[in-house]
Amino acid sequence: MARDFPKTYEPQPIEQRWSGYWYTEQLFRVDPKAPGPVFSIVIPPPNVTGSIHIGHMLEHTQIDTLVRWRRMQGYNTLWLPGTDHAGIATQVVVERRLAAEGLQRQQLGREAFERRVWEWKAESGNTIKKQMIRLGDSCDWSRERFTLEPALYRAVLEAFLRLYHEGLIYRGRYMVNWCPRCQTALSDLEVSHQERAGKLWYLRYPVLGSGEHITVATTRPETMLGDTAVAVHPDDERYRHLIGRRVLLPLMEREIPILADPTVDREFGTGAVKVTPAHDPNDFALGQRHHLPEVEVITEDGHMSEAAGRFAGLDRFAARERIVAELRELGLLERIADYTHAVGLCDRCKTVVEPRLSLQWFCRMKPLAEPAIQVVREGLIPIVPENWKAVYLDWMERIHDWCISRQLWWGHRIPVWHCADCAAMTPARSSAVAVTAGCAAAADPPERCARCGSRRIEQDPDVLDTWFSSALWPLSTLGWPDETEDLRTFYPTSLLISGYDILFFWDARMIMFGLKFAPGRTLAERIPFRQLYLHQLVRDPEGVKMSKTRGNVIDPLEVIERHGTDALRFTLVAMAAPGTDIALSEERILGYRAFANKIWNAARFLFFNLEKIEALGVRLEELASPAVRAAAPYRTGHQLPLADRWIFSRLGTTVAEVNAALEEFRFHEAAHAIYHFFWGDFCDWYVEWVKPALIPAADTPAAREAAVAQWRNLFAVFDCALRLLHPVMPFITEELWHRLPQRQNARSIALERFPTPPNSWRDAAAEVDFTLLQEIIAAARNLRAELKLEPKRKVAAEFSPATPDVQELVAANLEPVLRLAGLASLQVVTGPLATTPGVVRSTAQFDLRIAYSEAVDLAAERHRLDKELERLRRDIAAKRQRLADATFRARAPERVVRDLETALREREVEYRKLADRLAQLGGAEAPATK
RNA sequence: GGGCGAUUAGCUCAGUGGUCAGAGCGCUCCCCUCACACGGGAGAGGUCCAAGGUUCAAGUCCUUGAUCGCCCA
Repeated sequence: MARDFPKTYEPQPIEQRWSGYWYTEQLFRVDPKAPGPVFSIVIPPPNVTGSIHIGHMLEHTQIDTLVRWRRMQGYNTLWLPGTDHAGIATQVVVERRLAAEGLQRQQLGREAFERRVWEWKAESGNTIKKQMIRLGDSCDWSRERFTLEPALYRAVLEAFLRLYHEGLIYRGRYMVNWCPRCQTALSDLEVSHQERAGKLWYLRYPVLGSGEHITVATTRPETMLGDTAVAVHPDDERYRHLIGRRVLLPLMEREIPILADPTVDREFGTGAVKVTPAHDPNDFALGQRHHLPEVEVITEDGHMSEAAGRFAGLDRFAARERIVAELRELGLLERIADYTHAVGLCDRCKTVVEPRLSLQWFCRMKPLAEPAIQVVREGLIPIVPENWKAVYLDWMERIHDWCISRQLWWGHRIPVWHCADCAAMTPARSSAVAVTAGCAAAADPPERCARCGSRRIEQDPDVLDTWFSSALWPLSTLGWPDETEDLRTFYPTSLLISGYDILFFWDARMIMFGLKFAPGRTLAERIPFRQLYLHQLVRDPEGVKMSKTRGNVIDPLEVIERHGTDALRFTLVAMAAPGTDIALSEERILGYRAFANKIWNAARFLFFNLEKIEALGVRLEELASPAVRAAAPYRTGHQLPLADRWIFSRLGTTVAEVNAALEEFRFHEAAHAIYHFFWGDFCDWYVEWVKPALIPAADTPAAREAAVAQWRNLFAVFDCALRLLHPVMPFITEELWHRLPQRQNARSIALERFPTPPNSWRDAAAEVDFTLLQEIIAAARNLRAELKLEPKRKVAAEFSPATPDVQELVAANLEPVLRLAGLASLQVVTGPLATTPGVVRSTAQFDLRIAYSEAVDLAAERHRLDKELERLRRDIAAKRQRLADATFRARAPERVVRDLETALREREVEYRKLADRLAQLGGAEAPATK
């Protein structure tokens, strides 16, 4: 046995073996017809060509913990896995690979490029799946989905066409966020704002027909080439006389009007602003109101356009410098001020976003947002932590239309055809999808233009925002638009777990689309999930966000390689207090690797000692078969020993704590309860306590029976503990569980039931008694340490119990108390203990004295007593004051007053004992309290 | 500018108005005791950011301020 039970737990081979087993055995495949309540959850789909990072690891650990727990509780449980095509991200990667070959996608053409992306997906797309399997994610892999596979493509087309026909999708020329590097439009959410130290340039525009100038301030002087007006506030006295006049736009020599608009901020700059409708969202709106022309001076790749005249072809930032220089020469640059302003950056590539006028597709959000507001406001979808509810509602209420088109080739192509003759738009006739050359595409294009009948129609080149398909994920993965059995059984899903960073991107849009498209009649039937839990973000040990550029990323697979998946899982769960991010450090992981090792060694102890009792003819099956375990606890003779009563009671409490904590996503509490139970209660106390009882004291039937009962209880508790631990630490628990004797058909601990301790296990009296014995043992150990006794040296002690009950309790448990306290004997005395030599520990319940004259450091002992007395004195004074307060007695609950009185009495007893002791030792302390 | 969160032991953080405020790690001392040194035992360590207020009672609730972080515009 020693050979396959090494002294130190080695997670790698064991984890490899079980993750492979769970996958190949399809252990988590779910049958919609299976009995029991349903628990279903869809994965937030990772990027298909990506790999697992620590954020996924946290997310998956929390999902998997809940999923395994619910499954063990008897729920018909589905965790549906899958991946997202991640339009921009994936396309960027493939374009970069092409660039290495000296190619651009335009040279390949659309179809060939798409094939290249599919090839890349085939090459790298399994990485993430393999990693998830390695993490132990208990997904139903038979239901794995990908957003671009035909069935999901169809769902996207179906949703698009329905929205299109309802007029909720429209196409128009509007100001969008444009990434000049990715060469595509971005939604508002895909732009992050960064404060930057910039400049404010004050430019002078000559007013026509007068010697005057009007000075405008701008952060982007290069856009002045596209100015089509200057605007001032109508009530601004400084400029009132100029309203209606015209200025000559410098460099362009174009006449533009000075107009009044109430939206102009009089405080900003000079109070007069240049208006560039084609390159600024505010100016665009202003331009619309005043019917201003829109002059585009910046192209889609971030260079100056033909309309910029002689500046055409310059990069936008180079143009800025040239223009400023030329204006300075002309004396039209009044001044430059330092100015901090927010710059919009492309989330994906950090390029400065260019607000740009372009023809895009939009989805109307207001009508979709209304029910989405309702379900959250009314609590139909509770959000945990709750403070996100307000954030969600605020965003929903101020929602803008969503730009859904992307100028990419990788994605769901918009199923609308444009007529070359009359420019009318004709949508696909149905949402049918066909696969040609490996790529899915709309299979039912219109034959002719719906308006003029022309056959010269061509499909829109744009694809849909990836989040459009993600928003349909809970529906599409379960078979929508067909009303499949999966959809009927598993929709609405029970829960969504996602990071709060994608609350708007994904969660909110899923709610809107779910309510819009799901087949149910009521809102409750159509919501995509019944609860939304937003998990923490993982940061580095200093609490800084992890990023590749900072070089502070923790690679979960590397950690797993070194410390094991279970250790990392437990760490993430133990640190996951709702509402705070996680500052992950190696030290912390090491601590929980030690925990795994502890579990391993507890098992090692059990199985090693078993060899001894097996030598007496007892088989493992008699002690630990499933039926035997299920019938615990076992009595010895007529009664259950105190330690067994205690550990079963603690187990019952712990299971209840874990259930309650997981129910409310308080993962850290669940982890701490488990940790404390297994290490603190089970290993440190219970196992140590019962050790001798495991080997029959004599070769008699009674002794043997007692040992068998003890073993059975030990195994029963251990088995429960494994099941309790399994959701968080699936690998080590699976391994150890399989080493217990099992029925023939035992496949996995994951398919066993989570412990359901009966109420009869709860035993408050046992907990009180056991705690007192622990205190006595701790007091003795404390004395031993102070006396610097050699560990092997057993010494005699005197014990003075405060009550006959205490005396009886100790007498009944004398063997373990002596053994664990390192005492040779315990002489019970009534009344005060003898004076010196020796040291004493006292509580209200007992006094314990070790008579040992050597090496007693009286000064140190006096110092300790002094300190202790000081603490007690303060405490007693505070309590007396409280109790002397008539209003306190009158208004506080009776129980609080009573508890305080009891506590005060105990403190007073302790104080008296310590004070007496100090006096005995010749200390100056006289009892100050009577 | 608007909003949210944080501030508790050396570090990272729990803490659900009511006995002496907890954990993990780290630290100090003793011990390689036949499951485990990734271990066992003992211990030290706290003006709960500040100032007001509510309450019989505040780390916890309220107000203001400071510092840090995040989100939205």
